[in-house]
Amino acid sequence: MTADTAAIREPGRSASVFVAGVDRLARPHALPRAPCSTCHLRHCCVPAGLSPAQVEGLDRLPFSRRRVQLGGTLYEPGDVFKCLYAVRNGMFKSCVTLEDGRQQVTGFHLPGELLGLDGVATGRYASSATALEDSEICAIPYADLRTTSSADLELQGAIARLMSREIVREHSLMLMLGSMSAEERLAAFLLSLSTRMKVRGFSPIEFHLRMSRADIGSFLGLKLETVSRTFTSLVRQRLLHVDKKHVRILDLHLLRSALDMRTSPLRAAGPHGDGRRR
Amino acid sequence: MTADTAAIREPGRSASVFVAGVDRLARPHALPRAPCSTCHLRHCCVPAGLSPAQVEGLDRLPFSRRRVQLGGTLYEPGDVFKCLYAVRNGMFKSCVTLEDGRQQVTGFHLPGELLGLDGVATGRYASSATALEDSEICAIPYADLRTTSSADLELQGAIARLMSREIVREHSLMLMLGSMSAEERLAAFLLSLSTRMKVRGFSPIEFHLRMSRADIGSFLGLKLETVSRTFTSLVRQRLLHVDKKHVRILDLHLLRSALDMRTSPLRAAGPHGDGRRR
DNA sequence: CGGAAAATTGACTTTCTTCAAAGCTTGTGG
DNA sequence: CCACAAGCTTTGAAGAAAGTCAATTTTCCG
Repeated sequence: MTADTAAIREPGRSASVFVAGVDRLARPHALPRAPCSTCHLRHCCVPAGLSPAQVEGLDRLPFSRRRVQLGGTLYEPGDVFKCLYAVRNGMFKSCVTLEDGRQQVTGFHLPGELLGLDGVATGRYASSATALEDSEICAIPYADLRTTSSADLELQGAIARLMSREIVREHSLMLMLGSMSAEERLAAFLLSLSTRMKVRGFSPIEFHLRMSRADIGSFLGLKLETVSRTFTSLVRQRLLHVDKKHVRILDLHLLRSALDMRTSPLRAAGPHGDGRRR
Repeated sequence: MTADTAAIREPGRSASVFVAGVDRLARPHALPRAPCSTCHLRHCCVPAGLSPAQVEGLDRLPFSRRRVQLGGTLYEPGDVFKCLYAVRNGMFKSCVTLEDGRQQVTGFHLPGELLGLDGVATGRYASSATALEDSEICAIPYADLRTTSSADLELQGAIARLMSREIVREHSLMLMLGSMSAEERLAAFLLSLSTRMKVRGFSPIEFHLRMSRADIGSFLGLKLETVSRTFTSLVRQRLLHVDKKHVRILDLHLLRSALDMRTSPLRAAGPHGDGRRR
């Protein structure tokens, strides 16, 4: 079974009729191969930090490139885990679901970022990955990745580092969810986006938010109304320009400082206030 | 450099004088080796799910066993990453810290659970690990683990699964922090402990909480007063007995249902309420 | 026993959510 | 091209949940 048969679902089709791995025989969205060694994302994707020889090893992996249209999913919770997915362009969100139907967005994914690591644990994905706009991905068959890396200690190490980085990332999300006010959360979210956009060669101070306010709220542990209000509050503080989904950060430095000392601008050097909000 | 020189800090000693890896030449807390193959925790620790042959491979690793007293740390943020630590007995907490001093407990660790995976990403730990009682750990030198596993595809896979499991675990914590009320969070916390205690052969309905209310609060994204109030609320609902740090769950099933339908007992089958709280 | 730390409880405040209404966007079809 | 419906987004007012501050009580340990 190769990556070519992995299910990529399209919006509007009933999810329940799918069984991962048996759909998409025709694979109308397949695109020509794009080797890692010449990919414009190689500095911020899986190959980052690897030697040219190792990247050539990656090139030999039978991974495939595909289009996914807005609303389409790469996988859903419970699907058999076969591939890791690297975003080539566009944007995705990851969601986890509780038995009772509660959902939470656990991340937004820019080009070069890796999706599906949660499937390694049990052999089935624990979350879903949904395209927030028409996108392209590389599907990397995990079995093949393992085979290739078994011969290469460095590559093994790189994969381990990728997983560990995901753990660290989630640590900081927990910190955000557990100890920040609404305003701090939104600021942290925008700053994180800003940094990641910059790394990818986009403007760090101006970008389109592909996701809805509800998605942002779910990610930040807030209601969509609160997200909306917090946006207008940041705009009133002259930290942002917001026009619908388009955001411009007026002062990155100031926004960053909104993370430390909130509300009143005078408490930066307070000796013993620990800065915690709720 | 072997695991024997890894720093384990003791409470009361100044953290700043330590440099990871150069302390503890005398290693007064070293204990005799305890091979995985005969360890009573092998069903719920690193060796879980491995074949006898692979466990023998683990036995050959130069890992060391040590005591850590209450308040001692295995590592602190920024320490050079050398070892993974498996809890042998006792209990630990993990904390992450923000630049401004904000802290958050990211997990509590029971015997058989693994600590330090966040160090793989950058070669330095991103969090701290502190003993909540006098404990014992196995220190597994990561470099040696890599060497051993490079020859063994199965063992490699097992390690990857451990890391992925951590990612999944953190997903569910995010869900908790992002979408649960105080009562649900505390119930989820106790149920998680209950399950993990049971796996380890302890009573699933009765246990000592080694951590303070403040630690629980930090972990759950609540203030310690709220934790205290929520405990008394659960006691009044006859779901728990709480005597100081000793907790007895009166009805596991009922407590579990406190996660779905809260507050008013009548909303279990509501057709379109999505169940979200805050 | 005594003092320090941890936990509980109460009163009050703040923040965020909930509910509701209205304004914008976007896309579709006459 | 315009009208209109559907889906987001914004905004307001009221309510609920958790935080803050403060006073006590309990526990822990030397």
